[in-house]
Amino acid sequence: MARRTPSAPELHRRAVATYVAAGGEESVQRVITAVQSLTKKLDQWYVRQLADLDMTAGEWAVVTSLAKAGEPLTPSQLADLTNVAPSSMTHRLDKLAGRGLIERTPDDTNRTRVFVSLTEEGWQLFSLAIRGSDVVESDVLQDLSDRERGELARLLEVVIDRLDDIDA
Amino acid sequence: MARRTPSAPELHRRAVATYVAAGGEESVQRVITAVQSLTKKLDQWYVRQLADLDMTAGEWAVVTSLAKAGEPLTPSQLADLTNVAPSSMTHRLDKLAGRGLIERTPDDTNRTRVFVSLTEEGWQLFSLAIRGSDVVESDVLQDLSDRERGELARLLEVVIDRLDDIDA
DNA sequence: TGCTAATATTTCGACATCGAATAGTTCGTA
DNA sequence: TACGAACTATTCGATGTCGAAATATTAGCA
Repeated sequence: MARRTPSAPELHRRAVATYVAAGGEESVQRVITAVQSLTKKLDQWYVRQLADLDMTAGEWAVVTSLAKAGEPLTPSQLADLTNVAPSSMTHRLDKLAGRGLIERTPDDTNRTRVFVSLTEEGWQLFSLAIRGSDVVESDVLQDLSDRERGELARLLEVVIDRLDDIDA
Repeated sequence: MARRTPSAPELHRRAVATYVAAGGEESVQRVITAVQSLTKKLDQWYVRQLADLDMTAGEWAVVTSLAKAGEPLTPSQLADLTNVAPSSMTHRLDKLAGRGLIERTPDDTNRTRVFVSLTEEGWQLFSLAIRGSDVVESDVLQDLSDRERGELARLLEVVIDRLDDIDA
């Protein structure tokens, strides 16, 4: 190996420095870069953990979207929510239905539409996986006090409140 | 359409509630879920912006990794940094090299290895894109004061400092 | 009613990604 | 030196994803 892979904090510092040098604003880049470093690590862990359940991240995204919605969703809505082309969703749903995790039911009021919902087995898999990932996520935040976690959540939620206004 | 797509804040609230109901801890889920909502939106914007430059997110990841490293990297290192299989990197590099954005040079001290570096054109594209994305990112943080941005960055950096210890 | 535009899902061909296998090189050590 | 284990990049076949086209249905309106 050429050189040991740099640590996450070191990569973060370099990234911020590089973006600032290229014309980015420091207060912005510190936050955005940190969010992305964190997500990247989380994604790696999720992929590994989901492999144990024989699932891809994309399939998991479908399951969580249905769980969060609390009601049936159409393939188009699922494609939107999971950032994927509608045509890709068809195949994903075929696969998930084949495993018995979701089911498709026709919408009687609009016959172009199909409703997708979690089966009992799908729900079981969902809560199993959540309890597993909560362990890792708690570890990630272990160095933050309760007050700090609250403050971190609050600041992020301020940002989120703006999100929809921007891409209009 | 069935029902209007819910707003980002609304989706966030539902997500936290669902995860907590499934056995997750609230202080954890508020933070983790918020980070992921934010990343998802950012990714959508990046994909759109990169499309203008005729690039995919994966190709952009290669360019930024090289820019941040500040020195040539091997295909394996790039695969690690961008969360992709080494075999996929071969094709990506072929494409980027075809466009003149990167170049491969053999390592004379170890003939199994190849060094990849940004060309002048690659650097130009990098700083062009950074200045573009910084605009959107600033918009995202517009509701936060300087002090709040600093605090947000600090808290995230505390989390990042722990990251490497966890997946050991 | 009848016609056009819009919506929703699926099919299709092209391309990106994956894991396994391949080929070549270096390192450790007997 | 000689041999085997470890490493590096690539090729290969299978699968997932994409955008465009096809199919079917609904909505708007003259």
